[in-house]
Amino acid sequence: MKEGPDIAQIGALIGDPARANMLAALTGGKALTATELAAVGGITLQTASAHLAKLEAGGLLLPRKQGRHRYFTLADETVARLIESMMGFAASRGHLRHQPGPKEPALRKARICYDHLAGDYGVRMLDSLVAKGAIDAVGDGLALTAKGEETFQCIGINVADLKASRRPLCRSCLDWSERRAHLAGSLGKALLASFFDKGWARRTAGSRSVIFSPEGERQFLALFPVETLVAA
Amino acid sequence: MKEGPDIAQIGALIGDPARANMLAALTGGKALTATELAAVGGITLQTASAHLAKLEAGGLLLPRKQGRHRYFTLADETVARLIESMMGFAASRGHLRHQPGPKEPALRKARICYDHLAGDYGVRMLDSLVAKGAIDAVGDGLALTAKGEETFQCIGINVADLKASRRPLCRSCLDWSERRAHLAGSLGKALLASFFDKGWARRTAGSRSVIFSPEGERQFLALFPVETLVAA
DNA sequence: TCCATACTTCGACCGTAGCCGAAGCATCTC
DNA sequence: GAGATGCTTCGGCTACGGTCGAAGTATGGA
Repeated sequence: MKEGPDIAQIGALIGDPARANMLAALTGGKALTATELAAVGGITLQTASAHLAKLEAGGLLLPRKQGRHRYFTLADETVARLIESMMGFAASRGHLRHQPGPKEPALRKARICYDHLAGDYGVRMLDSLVAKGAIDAVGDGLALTAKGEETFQCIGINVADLKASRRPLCRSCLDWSERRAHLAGSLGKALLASFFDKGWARRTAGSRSVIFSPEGERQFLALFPVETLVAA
Repeated sequence: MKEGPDIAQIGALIGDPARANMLAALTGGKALTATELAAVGGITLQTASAHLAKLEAGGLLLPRKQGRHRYFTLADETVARLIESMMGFAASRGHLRHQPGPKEPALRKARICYDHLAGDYGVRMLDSLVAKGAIDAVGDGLALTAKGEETFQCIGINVADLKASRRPLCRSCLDWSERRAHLAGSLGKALLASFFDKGWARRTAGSRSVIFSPEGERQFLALFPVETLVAA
């Protein structure tokens, strides 16, 4: 009855709380050292080292040596997508963390999902782009329209450059807090990067949440207006 | 550092080999009894009972009592998608099962993925549908075209009925053996069901693989011709 | 050269989770 | 009712995996 690939291995890999915490932290997109990851996992450095070796052997993590530090990142965008999809699933089944805590609202509002914007603001941005016809939501997929290409060119995003890369331009990524799609792919990445560049927002130290400046928030909301639908 | 939903729980749930085998077996779409699942897990009935209780509590399985049997199915299409995506990931990292075995080729050729067709034939079917303009592959999503609606009507699939359901019509589902997309969603389900109805194919007893009859295979290949592309 | 920092390896400990035998319910058949 | 079948619960065994202290290896800086 042993059919197909072995999901138990990666399941077990993700199934340890310490490792899961590390992976979740790395979904923030930043490379972290073994010491930092030990802290997020709530374990000592020795234990973390063993965990990281396993994650690396399993192909989930990519180490990069820099001086006497070892920085770890998720191996791939596919790893990030797997983690996010598991988060979405966990959220839908009510497998939540123990303490909702004060940081939770900030996280729900805007956070980094590997390299693009997620949370309420991420979902709102995609909604707005679809509403103004910059992106086509067809079936369960997303596609850039000709009009959208113009729009992004105006914001200062070079779509031609993005198209040159092998990575898909648009991808829909299910948001675990909003339970709706937000924009991933190279376009999603470029948009978030531009918000950072313009000083509209910044990432926080030990968390995945993204903090908008008052001015940045004003600009963001103006650029991606909310649909004022009158609910039936 | 505890942010977001708890992925460790479901990770651990899937991370046990016996449970993983049970889940993989249930991806075949059929409801299975506790005894049958104990067999696929390679464990005794008592142990299986404990595992099944955990999976049920975790929201992965749905039990249905029928006489003195208890049938289990995956709780949801989302569970099936999670399992399939983990299989895809595992395959991409080379986490394969120990013995490739003689059943492997049949599985790669055509198998059930929850309720639709997967494997070489599943991928080929979608390719053919896209090539003939019945389905639009835009971005990473799929959408039924007007022409496609006609086509399916001719094959005897009532698209209007499918549209009435809340479930999306078309969905792309990544195939772990082919590493490319095949057609899921209610349309994918209806197509597979029609193959069974017409007697073109049948499911096998203890496996996910789908066996085509010689005549069925002929009809299937005629209906979904292969693109004879001359590779550049 | 010497020490501090970052990390790994070793060895031992311990708890949990998986496992099965045996017994206990429930349901169907005769 | 009696007996068979399907499944769950209980109790006890075992082993694997996570944990840390201590010692060992690299790298950087003074």
